[in-house]
Amino acid sequence: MSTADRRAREKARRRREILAAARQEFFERGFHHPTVDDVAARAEVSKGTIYLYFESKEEILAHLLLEGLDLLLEEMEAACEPESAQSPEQALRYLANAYLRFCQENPSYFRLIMAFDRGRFEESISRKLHSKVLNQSLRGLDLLARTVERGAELGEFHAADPWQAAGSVWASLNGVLVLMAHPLRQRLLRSDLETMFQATLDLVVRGLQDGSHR
Amino acid sequence: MSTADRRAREKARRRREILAAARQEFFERGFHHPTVDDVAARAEVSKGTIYLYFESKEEILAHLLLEGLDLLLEEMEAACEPESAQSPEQALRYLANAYLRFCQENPSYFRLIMAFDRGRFEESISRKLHSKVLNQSLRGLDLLARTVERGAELGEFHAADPWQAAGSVWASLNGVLVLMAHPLRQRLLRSDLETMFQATLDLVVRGLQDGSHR
Amino acid sequence: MSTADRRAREKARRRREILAAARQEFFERGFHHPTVDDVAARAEVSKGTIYLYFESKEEILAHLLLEGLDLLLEEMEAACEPESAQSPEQALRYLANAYLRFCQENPSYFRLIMAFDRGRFEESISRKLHSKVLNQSLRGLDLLARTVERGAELGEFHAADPWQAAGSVWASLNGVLVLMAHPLRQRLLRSDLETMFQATLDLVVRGLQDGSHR
Amino acid sequence: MSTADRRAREKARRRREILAAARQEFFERGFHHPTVDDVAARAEVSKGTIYLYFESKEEILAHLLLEGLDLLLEEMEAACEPESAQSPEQALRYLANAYLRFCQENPSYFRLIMAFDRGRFEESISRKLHSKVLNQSLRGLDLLARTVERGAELGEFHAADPWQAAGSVWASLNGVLVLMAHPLRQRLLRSDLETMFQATLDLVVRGLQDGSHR
DNA sequence: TATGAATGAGTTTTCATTCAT
DNA sequence: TATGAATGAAAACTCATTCAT
Repeated sequence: MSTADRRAREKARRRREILAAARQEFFERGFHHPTVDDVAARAEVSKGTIYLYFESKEEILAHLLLEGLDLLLEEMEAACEPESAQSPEQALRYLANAYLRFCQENPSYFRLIMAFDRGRFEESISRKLHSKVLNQSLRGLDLLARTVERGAELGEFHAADPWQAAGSVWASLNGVLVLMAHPLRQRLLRSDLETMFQATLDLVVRGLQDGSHR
Repeated sequence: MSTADRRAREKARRRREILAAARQEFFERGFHHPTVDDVAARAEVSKGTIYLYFESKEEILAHLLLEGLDLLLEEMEAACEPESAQSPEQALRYLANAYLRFCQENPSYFRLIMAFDRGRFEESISRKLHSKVLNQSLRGLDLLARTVERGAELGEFHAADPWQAAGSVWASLNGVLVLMAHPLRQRLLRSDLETMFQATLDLVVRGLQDGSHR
Repeated sequence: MSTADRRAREKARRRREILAAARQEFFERGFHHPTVDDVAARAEVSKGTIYLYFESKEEILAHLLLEGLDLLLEEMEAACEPESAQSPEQALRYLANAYLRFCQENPSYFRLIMAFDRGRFEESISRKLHSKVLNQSLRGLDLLARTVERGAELGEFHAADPWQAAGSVWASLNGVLVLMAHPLRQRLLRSDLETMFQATLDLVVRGLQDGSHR
Repeated sequence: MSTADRRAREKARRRREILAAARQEFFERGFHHPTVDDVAARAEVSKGTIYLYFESKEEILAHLLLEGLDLLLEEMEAACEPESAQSPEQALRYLANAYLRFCQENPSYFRLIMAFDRGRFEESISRKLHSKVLNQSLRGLDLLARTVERGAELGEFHAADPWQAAGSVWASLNGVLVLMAHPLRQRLLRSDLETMFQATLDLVVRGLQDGSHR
C-alpha cells in the first residue's frame, strides 16, 4: 500500500506542478499565446508528460477555471459564514463584495471565467469536466438565491421567485464587472469599477426592497 | 461619368457580396472556424479578391460587428422616437426591449458584439475602424443616459449621476443577456430569457424609482 | 505624320516616366521590395499600363541596368577622351578612376550591375535585352584593352595579350569595389575604398610595367 | 548514457541528412527556387521536422555557406602548411591556387559564398550564426596577409601595409573568379578561368615584387 | 491606349498531438 | 512513467500578370 500511496502522492504532486506552470504561463501571457511546449518547459517536464496528466490543452485551461471557481466559492461562502448573524441585505452585500474582491484580486481567473462562456471550450473538453465546471459555476448563484430567499421570508425583500431574483442580481453584478473591464468605458462613464459596482449593488438592493408594482 | 459610376457601383456591390458571404460563414460556423478561403469560396471570388476589399480577416469581422451595431442602434433609436410622448420609465422599457428583441432576432450579431470586448481585435484592425466601432458601441449607452437624465429631471428617477445609473442599467440588462445565453443556465434558473430580462428590468426600474437610501 | 510623331513622342515620354518611377522605387527600397503596384503608383499610371511598356518586372530592372551601363560608359569614354594626349598609364588611371567615381556617385547602379551577374535575370528577360546588356557591359573592358594595347605598343606595359591583361585589371578593380562594399571588411582591413582602390591600381600598374618573368 | 548517446548521435545524423538534402536541392536548383517542402521531401522527413533542426530556411543556407567556408579554409591552410619551407611567393601562389581549385571543384559553394555578400541573409539569420560566417570568411584574408607580411620582412615584397596588400591580392583573385564565372565573358576575353587566374596572379605578384614608385 | 479588378498559385511557419523507445 | 522526435494539417497573406471594358 505504502508504495502505491507514494506513487499516488507523487502523481498528484506532478499534476499540481504542471497546473501551476500552466497557470503562470496562461496568466502571464494570455490564454492563447502559450503553447504546450511552453507549459512543459515551465513545468520542467517533457511535452509528452503533459499528455499523461491532461487530455488536451483545453482541459488544462478548464482545470484552471475550476481552480478559480473553487477559490471564488470559498470566498463567497466565507462571506456569508455566520449566516444567522447577518441581515439578508448585509449578507447580500457581503456576497457581492466578496465577488468584487475576487475579481479585483484575481483578474486572470475572472477573465478565464468570462472566457468560458463564449468559447470553444465546450466543444473541446470532456463532458464530465464540462458539467463539473457548470455545477461549480452555479453554486455562487445558489448562495445568492438562498440569501434572497431568507430576505423574502423575513419580508425584507420582495421577490416572488428567489432564484429569478438571484439571477437578476448576479447578472447585474456580473454585467458591471464586464462593462468596467474595459478601460475605455471607465473613462467614458467617468467612473471606476468600485464606484460602479456599489452603485449597481445599491440599485438592485433598492429594487429588491421596494415592493411596489408598476 | 457613367463608366466610373458603374465601376463604383459594382465595386460596392462586390464588397457587399463578400460581406454577405462572410456573414453567412461566420454566423453559421463560429467566428474562429472559417478561413479566408472559406469566405472566398462562399463569395465565389478568389482569395486575392478578398484582400482587395478588406485589409485582413479581422477587418471583415469588424465590419460585420459594425453592421450589427448599426442595426441595434437603429432599433434603439426607433424605440424612443417620439421622445416627448413617453414617460421616462416607458422610454427606458422600450429601449431595453428594443435591445432584447435585437438580441433575440440576431443572436449572432449579439455574440459578435460580446466577443468584441475581449479579444485580439483591437490589435489587428486599423485604428480608425476600431474607434468607429467604439464610438458606435457607446451610442446605446448614450440613449439610455439621456432617458435616465430626463427621468431625473422630472423627478421620476433618483439618480445623482445619470451616466452612472445608465451604466448600471446597461450592465444589468447586458448581464442577463449573457447569463441566459447559456441554455444550461436557463434550465437551472427554471426561467427563460424573456422572463428573466423583464424581471431584471423591473428590478432596476424599481431601484431607479426608489429614492430611499439605506 | 505629325500626329504619329506626337504619339511616338508621348509614348517615349511615358516610358521614361515609368522608368524614372521604377528607378526611384528600386534605388530607395532595394531591388526586391517594390512591387509593380508600387512602381505604377509612383509613376501615376495604372498597373496595366506598366505592362504596356515593359514585358515584365525584370525587364524594367534590366532597362535600369542598361541606363547604368550607359552612364558608366559615357564617363569612361570621357576619361580617355584626348587619347593621344595621355600616356597609357595616365589613361589607365583615368579610366579606373572614372569607374571608381561612378561607383561612389551611383552606388545603386553599381549594386544593380553587380546583381546582374548572379541573378535570375538571365532567366527572365528577353534574349535580345540580355545580349544588349552583355554587349554594353563589355565595352568598358574594351576601352581598357585598347589602352593596355597602346601601352604595350609603346613598350610601357608588358602584356602579351592585351585583352587578358585588361581582364586582369578590370577584375582586380572590380574585386576591390565588391570587397570594400562591405563596411565590415573596411573595418577589418583598416582601410577605405578610396585608399584600397588606389593601392590595387598601383599594384596592377606596377605589374603591367614590370617586364620580369618569374 | 548509452541511450542519451544514441539519441544525440541520431539527432546529429538526422541533421546531417537534412543538410545534405538541402545541399542537393539548393545546388541543383539554385538558391532561391527550392522551398522548404522540397528540402523536406528530399530529406524524406516532414516539413515540421526541418524546423526542429533549423530555425529557418535562411539558416539552412547559412549552414551550407559555413560548410563551404570550412572546406575552403581547410584547403588554404593545407596549402601553406610547411610554412617555413616555402618562399613567400611560392606560398602566395599555393594559397591562390588552393582558392582556385576550391572554386573549380565546388562552384556551388563559391556561388553561395559570393551570394552571401549582398543579400538579405544578414537580416534573417541569428546574430550568432552571422558573426560565425563573417569570422570564417575573414580567415582566408588573414592567411594571405601573414604571407605578404613574411614576404615584406624578407624584402621580397614591397608592401607598406601587408593587410592592404593582401586585400588587393584577394580582391583581384576574387574579381577574376567572378568575372570568369560567366561563360560569355570567357568567350569574349578568349580565355578561360585557369589562364586568366594565373595571369592575374602573375600581375599582382609582379606588382608586389616591384618596389618602384611611379 | 489606359484602366484596375480579378486571379490563384505559392510559401513560410506554427503547434497540438502521437508514439516508439 | 517519461521522453522528445516526428508529424502534417492549417492558414494568412502576397503579387506578378491577365483581360474585359
